[in-house]
Amino acid sequence: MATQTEEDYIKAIYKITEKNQGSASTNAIAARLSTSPASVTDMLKRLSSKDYFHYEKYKGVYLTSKGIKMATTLVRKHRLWEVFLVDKLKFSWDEVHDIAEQLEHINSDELITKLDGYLGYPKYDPHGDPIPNEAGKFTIRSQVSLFNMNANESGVIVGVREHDTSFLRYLNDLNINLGTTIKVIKHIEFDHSKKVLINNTTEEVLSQKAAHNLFLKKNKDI
Amino acid sequence: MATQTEEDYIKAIYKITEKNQGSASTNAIAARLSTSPASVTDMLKRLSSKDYFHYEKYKGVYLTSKGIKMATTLVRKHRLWEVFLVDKLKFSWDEVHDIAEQLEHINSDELITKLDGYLGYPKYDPHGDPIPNEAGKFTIRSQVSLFNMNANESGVIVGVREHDTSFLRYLNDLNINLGTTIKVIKHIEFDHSKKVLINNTTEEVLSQKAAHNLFLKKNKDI
DNA sequence: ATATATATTTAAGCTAGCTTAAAAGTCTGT
DNA sequence: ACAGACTTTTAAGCTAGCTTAAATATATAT
Repeated sequence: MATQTEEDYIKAIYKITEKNQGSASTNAIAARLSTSPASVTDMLKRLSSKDYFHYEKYKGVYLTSKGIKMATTLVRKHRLWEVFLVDKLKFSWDEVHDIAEQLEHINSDELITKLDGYLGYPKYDPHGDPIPNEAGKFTIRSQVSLFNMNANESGVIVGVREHDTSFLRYLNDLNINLGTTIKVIKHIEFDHSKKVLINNTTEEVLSQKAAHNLFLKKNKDI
Repeated sequence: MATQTEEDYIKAIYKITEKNQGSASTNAIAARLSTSPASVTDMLKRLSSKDYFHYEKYKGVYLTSKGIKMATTLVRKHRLWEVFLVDKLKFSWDEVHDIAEQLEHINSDELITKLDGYLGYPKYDPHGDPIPNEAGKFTIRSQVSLFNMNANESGVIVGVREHDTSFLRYLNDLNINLGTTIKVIKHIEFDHSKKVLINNTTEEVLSQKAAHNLFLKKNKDI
């Protein structure tokens, strides 16, 4: 059994390599775990005998299939617990991350199997992120960033790129949630913001940054 | 914030003093936590500055009100999670202890408040043990051990004294659960066992040990 | 190509929590 | 009241994971 800290390292490496194609640097891991680069080097050396990843001095680190399995299991547990917190306990989507971060370390395969069934085998978490199945496979969905949509196109919100609390609360204020319909009214060249129609009722302007963080399933052209 | 280990120590002291009126000995704590007496002394010394308990060399230890608060909160969390596991996830009452032992360390007041509401503010866990409220108060119930019931008396199972897996599985085999009706047919002097009628259908003999471990709410005499 | 900046590793040392072995205190029976 | 048994504490030392400071690699800009 891996310790909680070991799990945190593996998941951090997974999240970093997911973006940075390839390997995770000492500094990136340290930043993600709010610890020092020296601690990371120390840990990587101690852990490298456990076969979760390949480590070469000064070259960074990448996960083995064993490490990927552990990481996707953690992601699966995290996202299932988030569904539980939002769907059953009625937490808001901006409140669940830290609690799920703890719950993902609970160790019981039977628990996760039963929780999955109890929740109705969800494919996506409350932020629209896919929940890997037991084998670690994700359900892929065709989606596009609002930033890449043109005037007169519309779609339904299916996910958010980043889930920091301030962004999610901002969306709450705008009444934007998963399932919300968005229609692009116009693109503003000057600062790349977009004027949009939310749920066929309210007009708002979304900044480039906000638009970039929203994923939609595009409606077929009418 | 207390570490998980600190929480385990406080809960162990609480459980021991609950039975042994007064204080918990080093050996008793060590036995409960499967660690060495030397580790316990070490820990008690380091922790005694945190005001959870009074410690005097060679005299054992007893909780302060701060320590009792922590312990009852842990008991509350443990038992609420057990209700969740049995009522919602359909675990059997003999499978939930170890998982709840992990879940009780999850840190979020809001989570416990919402879980409590979601479960319908239960007063007892799946073994019939009372769930302390937020203030640490237990709901007391009038109950009697089956061992102390006489021939022709009957009642309904409301709790079990010990919850070790083998006992709970034995009860499963006998179709005895919370809510089961038991009528004492006769007391066998020789070995203090009891012949009983279960749910008005099956006759069984229960040993002194088994009878001692079962709590019933007695039916009024007819 | 070399100086400078940045990234990484090494070294030394800390705390929490554990262990075993030995020392010291407390209890019990005669 | 004291010998022997049991309990508790002390002492020394271990591992996991952390820190800071210094040393070493690597990358970059001229």
